[in-house]
Amino acid sequence: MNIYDIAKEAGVSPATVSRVLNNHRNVKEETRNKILEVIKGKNYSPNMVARNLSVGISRNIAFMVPDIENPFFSKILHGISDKAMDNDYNVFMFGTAENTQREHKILDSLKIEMIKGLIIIPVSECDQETALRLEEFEAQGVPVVLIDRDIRNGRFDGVFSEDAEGAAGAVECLIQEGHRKIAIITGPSTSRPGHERLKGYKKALENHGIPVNKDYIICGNFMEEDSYKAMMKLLDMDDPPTAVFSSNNMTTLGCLRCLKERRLKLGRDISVVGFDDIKELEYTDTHLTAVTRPVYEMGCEAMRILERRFQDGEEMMGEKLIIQRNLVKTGLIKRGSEKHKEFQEEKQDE
Amino acid sequence: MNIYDIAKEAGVSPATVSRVLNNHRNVKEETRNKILEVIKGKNYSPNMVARNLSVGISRNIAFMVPDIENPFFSKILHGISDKAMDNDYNVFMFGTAENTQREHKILDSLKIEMIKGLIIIPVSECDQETALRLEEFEAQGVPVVLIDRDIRNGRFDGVFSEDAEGAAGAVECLIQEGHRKIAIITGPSTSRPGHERLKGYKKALENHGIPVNKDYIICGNFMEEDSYKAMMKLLDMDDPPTAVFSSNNMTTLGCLRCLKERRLKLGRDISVVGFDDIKELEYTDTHLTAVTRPVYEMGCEAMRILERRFQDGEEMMGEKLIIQRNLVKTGLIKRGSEKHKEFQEEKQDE
DNA sequence: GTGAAAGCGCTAACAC
DNA sequence: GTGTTAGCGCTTTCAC
Repeated sequence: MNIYDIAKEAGVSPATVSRVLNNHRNVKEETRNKILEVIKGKNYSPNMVARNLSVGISRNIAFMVPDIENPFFSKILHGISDKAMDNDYNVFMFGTAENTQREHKILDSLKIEMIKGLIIIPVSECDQETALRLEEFEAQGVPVVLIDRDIRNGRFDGVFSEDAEGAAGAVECLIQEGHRKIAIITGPSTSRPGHERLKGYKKALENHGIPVNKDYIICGNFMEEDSYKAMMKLLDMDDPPTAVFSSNNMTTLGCLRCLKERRLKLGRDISVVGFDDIKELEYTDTHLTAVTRPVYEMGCEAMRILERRFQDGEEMMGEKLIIQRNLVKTGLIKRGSEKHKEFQEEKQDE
Repeated sequence: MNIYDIAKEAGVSPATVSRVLNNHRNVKEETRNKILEVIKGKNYSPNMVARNLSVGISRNIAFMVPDIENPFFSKILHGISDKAMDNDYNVFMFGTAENTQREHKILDSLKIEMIKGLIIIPVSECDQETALRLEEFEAQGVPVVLIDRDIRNGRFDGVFSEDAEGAAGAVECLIQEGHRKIAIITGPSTSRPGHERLKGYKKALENHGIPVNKDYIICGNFMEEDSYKAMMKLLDMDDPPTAVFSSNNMTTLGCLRCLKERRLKLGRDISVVGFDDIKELEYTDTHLTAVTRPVYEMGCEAMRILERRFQDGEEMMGEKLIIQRNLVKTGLIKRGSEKHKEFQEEKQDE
């Protein structure tokens, strides 16, 4: 069953059927109704592959994430998906497993004709291979939107968060509680969230005249295991910190595992504030204070930017006039893990 | 850049290029090398859309889940994705938000030419509309594989788990701990996991001569909110249960929220065993005992079944001879939440 | 072992 | 307003 069958049945040409299918003007109301009727009667639906071949573009969006199982990314996908469905786009999801090699492979296998746009959380900010491929996509007319992580020296659209501000807020909160010995478990410095959150950490300390202690800065690579080891190292120091700022949800889990093993109580023996909330903890006695952000909305926003780019592309053939880079605001939810017994006593004196 | 350009450059016909591209025999080694060389040199990659149109099928798989953010489903996606990538399939993901209407809409928008196979965790086991559509796909040569949830009276392939056995094991564990008053927060009876787990619960009680108390059976709909209310109701009973079996990860979270509010300690004031583990709890003092299963592998297995069906389809044109329905085994990880102070004292006497 | 040509289903100039 | 026709880029008989 194809467009010719419908045309024959309705006594018109395939072109007219096509016009009706694509809501073109210049079709007599009568003809249109007749055709619509036949379509309904025969339960016909046009072949999208043929359509894509003919017009040269599809309605598929590719979404690439470093870790499929990380709830943070699932939430973004949720936003993208919802927005995509509203506008009849389909979303391909690809997991890069935080591996640049794999990222390149996927990018290479992604034929430009297959997708209309690409939303990506790149593994690394300075990987030239990835950057090159993304530029290639844009050059071919497939817009790229970044989320959360950036591409250094790139001219890509993106949705990011106020990482530095968020981190600073978290550290500020610890300082307010009386902490002076505050450590940070960072993400890789090759990612925007990694270095920006570190910057925020330093900024907050500086603002309060607290010198930055290099030993208190340890890299957790945004991974649980590395963070676990980092936390171990911190605890074993001669002069251990009283508080730790953890750079993302994964590193926070690593901290928690370490604390659990050492039987240290959060918000009493040691303080931890994390970037990004961990939903499940709300159901437990682990009262994590965390920097929050509108994650679902970040996904929606990425789709919005992409669609705008689609329109621009139609209007003015390439030539990116404005780069759309949106920042979402962070919040801070205090739940108690920022506290510490050492400073609580002082407070009672007040 | 298309197949003609390559042909011209290599001094052959497009047909020969096509043969090389598709690894056909009957191409002189020499010609083949020449063509390969040109392809590499020009960095050509064939247009998949055109190819799909020509051969009539794509390498796209659709994956439909009730809840994009549920980690259980993310893990399945991870399995599917990995297996798909190994074999050059692309995966579309769609969230139905546990809503049959939305499920139908997505199914309808999924043109058969677009996808080669469909993996779905259907919202409901008895929704005729969905069943109809799935049968339609199969009739059109697009195989369907179910995961976790079944379609009543359907003849679909699928990967399920030993729900009844798993649930029975969990309840068994509670009984061993001394519990007699054991409640269950069920999933919807319109889903295989829902009714099978209930069946397992009953079975375990019967095995130990414990009468089934209807008041102890409350539906949580596999949703946190409903489960939270269910737990409230249980706790407010005149003769409340000492233990609760929770039918999935979401209902378990509902239980935990309720317990937290009531300031009841898990594994002391009340016992809870859940179906499906909750990873994040391992980092806390909430020592949940849970029924586990190889979730990632369930995703892989679904892809494996699908691929086998693709092969069958090529060999014998439709006619499903064997239905592939695989069951994965469940395990039980005891962490302490199955215990209860009332029975610990007895134990100490022993 | 290779080439010519028809066709997959749709769209969009261009003609009428 | 509507029809004719030439592609979109690839595959696949059928000849040679």
